[in-house]
Amino acid sequence: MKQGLLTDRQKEVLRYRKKGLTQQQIAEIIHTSKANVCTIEKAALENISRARETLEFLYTLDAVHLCTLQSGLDLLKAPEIIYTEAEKKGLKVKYDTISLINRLRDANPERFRGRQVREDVEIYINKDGDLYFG
Amino acid sequence: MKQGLLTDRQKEVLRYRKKGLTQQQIAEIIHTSKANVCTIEKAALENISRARETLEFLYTLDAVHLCTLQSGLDLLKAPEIIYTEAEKKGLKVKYDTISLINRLRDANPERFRGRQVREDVEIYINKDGDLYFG
DNA sequence: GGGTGGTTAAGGAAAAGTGTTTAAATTTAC
DNA sequence: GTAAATTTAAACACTTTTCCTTAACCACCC
Repeated sequence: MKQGLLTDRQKEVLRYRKKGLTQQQIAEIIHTSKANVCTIEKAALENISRARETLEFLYTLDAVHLCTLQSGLDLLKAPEIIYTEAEKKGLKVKYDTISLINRLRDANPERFRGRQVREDVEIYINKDGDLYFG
Repeated sequence: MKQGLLTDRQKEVLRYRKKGLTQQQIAEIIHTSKANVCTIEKAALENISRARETLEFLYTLDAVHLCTLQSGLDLLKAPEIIYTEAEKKGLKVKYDTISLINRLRDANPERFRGRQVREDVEIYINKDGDLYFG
């Protein structure tokens, strides 16, 4: 039974990086190429992101489905849709228009291109008005 | 590039479970055996544990190595060793004797058998006196 | 005993992840 | 502008994970 997402190699690299070593220096220490150190470090950071996203998901379990932003939608029209749907459920969204748009884009950058939604985004809301995307 | 540790199947099961469905009911809905639902749920919970452990590791990056509890050591002797080493570094451990022992055992149950350390445990400490184990 | 909910083990096929190299491209720092 | 540092891509062998089935097992409760 594994513990943690990071491999020994990945932890090793992160520790050396924390100490301020360059990838080249680490490569020499662990006897491999600097390109490989780069790949390992990148994989490590990706794993950390995935760990965060996984725990994020747990919050969506306490949330209910609010609506779907359909592919092609103008991002600027999203807030009104969301506010309307939240009101129907008697819930108050925690974010104003600006921060709502920012949160949408920050949460899933690859899902938007400019002002346009690239693929369907499911919106969830909990009792506190927090929004989650799936 | 995947997001999150949980597969679609795992999320699906967790959502149904959150709603209070039994494994048997879920099995019928997603057209598989209840044994399989059990396995998927178990894997999901394991992944969530791994996500937590991964983020735990990040804290150890801000911590420095304090000492090693060697295999065979009596668990009750650990606090004194740890307090002594922390004092050498001018750091105050955040836990009293009792909670320190509990924290040691809770963090890595499989590493202890009764009062005995089964395999070496590395102890790390940060500026706040928080302890981490690796 | 029979029903319900949950867990475990063995085995298999498909999918995903890891470490690696090589080579090229890009960014950062002086 | 040059050198160093970092990033990316493609390909490979290898290991692990995932989902699935079947079958058995445990702990209740009536």
